[in-house]
Amino acid sequence: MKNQEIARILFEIGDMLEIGDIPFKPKAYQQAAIVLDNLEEEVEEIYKREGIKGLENIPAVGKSIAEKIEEFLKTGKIKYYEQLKKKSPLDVESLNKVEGLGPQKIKKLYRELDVRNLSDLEKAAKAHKVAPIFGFGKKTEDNILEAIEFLRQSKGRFLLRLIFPEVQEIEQRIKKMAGVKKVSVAGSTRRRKETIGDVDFLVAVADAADKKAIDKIMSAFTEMENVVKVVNKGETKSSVKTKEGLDMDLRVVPESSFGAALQYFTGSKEHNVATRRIAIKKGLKLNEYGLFTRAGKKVRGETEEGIYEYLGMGWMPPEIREDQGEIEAAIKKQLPELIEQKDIKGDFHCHSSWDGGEDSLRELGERAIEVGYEYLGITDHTKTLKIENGLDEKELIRQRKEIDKLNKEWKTQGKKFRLLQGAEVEIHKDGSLDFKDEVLKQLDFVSVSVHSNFKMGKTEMTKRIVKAISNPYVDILNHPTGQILGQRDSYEVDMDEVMATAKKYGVALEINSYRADVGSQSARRAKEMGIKMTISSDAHFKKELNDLQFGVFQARRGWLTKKDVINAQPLEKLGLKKTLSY
DNA sequence: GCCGTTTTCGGCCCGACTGTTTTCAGTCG
Repeated sequence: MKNQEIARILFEIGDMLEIGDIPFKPKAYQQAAIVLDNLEEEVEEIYKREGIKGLENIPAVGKSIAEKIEEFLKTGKIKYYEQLKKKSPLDVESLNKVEGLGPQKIKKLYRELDVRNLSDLEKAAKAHKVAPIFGFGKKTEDNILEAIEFLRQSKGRFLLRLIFPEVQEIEQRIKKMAGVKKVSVAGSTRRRKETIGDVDFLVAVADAADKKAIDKIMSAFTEMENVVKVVNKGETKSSVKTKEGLDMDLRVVPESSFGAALQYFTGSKEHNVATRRIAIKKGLKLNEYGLFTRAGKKVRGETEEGIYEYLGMGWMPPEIREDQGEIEAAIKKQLPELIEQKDIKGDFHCHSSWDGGEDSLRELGERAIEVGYEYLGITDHTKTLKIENGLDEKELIRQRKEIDKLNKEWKTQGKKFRLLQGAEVEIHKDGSLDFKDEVLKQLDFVSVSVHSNFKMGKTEMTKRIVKAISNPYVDILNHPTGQILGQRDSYEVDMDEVMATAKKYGVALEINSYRADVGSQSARRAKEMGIKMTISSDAHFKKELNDLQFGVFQARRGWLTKKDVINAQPLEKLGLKKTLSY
């Protein structure tokens, strides 16, 4: 958790330097902050393992910033930051969040009106002291008040899982508008990030000179029923806020530049900077209109594929465009063939009505058959987890009978499908499991989870999990970090040690579609260590089986291929402790 | 302050939109 804390400080240092009109340094600090904020591994771990050299190896972190990180890890503060803060009493962090306010305006407000924080700003704007300032005006003053109000209400980033259906619906709606030739969502939504800040739509029109047609598209967009505010509306770009507080942009481009625009607006920013550098090295210029020679002749632009190929790379899936080695891999033609939804042959984590889930074993099985699965692992909770109606040994035996009966029925119908009996076995505080080995070995597979005593300290928690997955019957460690993205933080645990143990005992780690608790970089690290993963829905309703797609997105962002994922294998070749068949 | 098969010094992404100062600075992505 220290990464985010340090990132915040570095960001603020950057902001303060920017207000001080210091050139280039602000960018350096902000760049380092972004990298740190998105770093999967804790800098503390890196520092422990590799010392200050390890810190300097983090992209955008050099000698000076590494020293500041070290200082923070050792003392809990950064002197340079404290000094800057003393000099400038501004709450830059909050002021910067006000849309429309940047360093220059913040500085001016401070000098003219002694505005130091949000509440000063609100008072000044309400007293109409802002509008008369040179360079401001009535409109700016109103916008500031509105932005402050919005800040108060908005909740920050949005979970992809929650807004994805709406995004797809809007995309379809735009597609049907007159004059629209192509449409795609771009930005972090297209990269399938687990959380997104805003949504960008991109539209190619048949005739870019037809201003009337474009205006119609723009109006249809800004007049959608869930729009509460039109932030701006122009000939090529419109921005709106939805009632959920989500920012959405629509950009219109000519068809001949659609690929360039899509590439540009898909990002990530880091990926684009790196891509553009490659273009520059080749004597080219890349912008959202296309790829140009120095003389200004356009050489590519209609498709993303064309641009990447001209730059000597193959097209690459948006999910990996993070400047995390994908460009180098693409140049060497060594990009992995990422796993796809259609590769998924089953699911190893779902709950039935036996433990209080909504749907019966039959309903779950039938839905699984419907979506084309070859197997479905039922993992009801176990006895200690009383709040979830955990099953005891006797109930497990009765459930096995029902499962056998259903499997027999499907077999006689000629269906190539099998319901597997697993369990989401509780890991006790001391690392022992909720069932004895004699019970575990009756199950088709065993997955284990931590659901209690989250705040036990890192060493103890690590020992607890290590002990649990050292059990010879355990196949899968569910939601390894305990995080529920957007709801609950992870518990303290040494993932390196957990991974090493998983590797040693052949235990798979779960990518939990609902929780999104294993970040892409952890998934990638696990893959590199040769640890197998499962992608599961953790469905409590049969309709949630579909949510497994979000786990596939996470796996793709972690560079996983079909062969890294257990539930992309046929039943006979799962590679679990027990060999299964139909 | 960071970074480097052009460089350990000298660069650092680029264009649209808004509001306001009527020709452009500031902000954003």
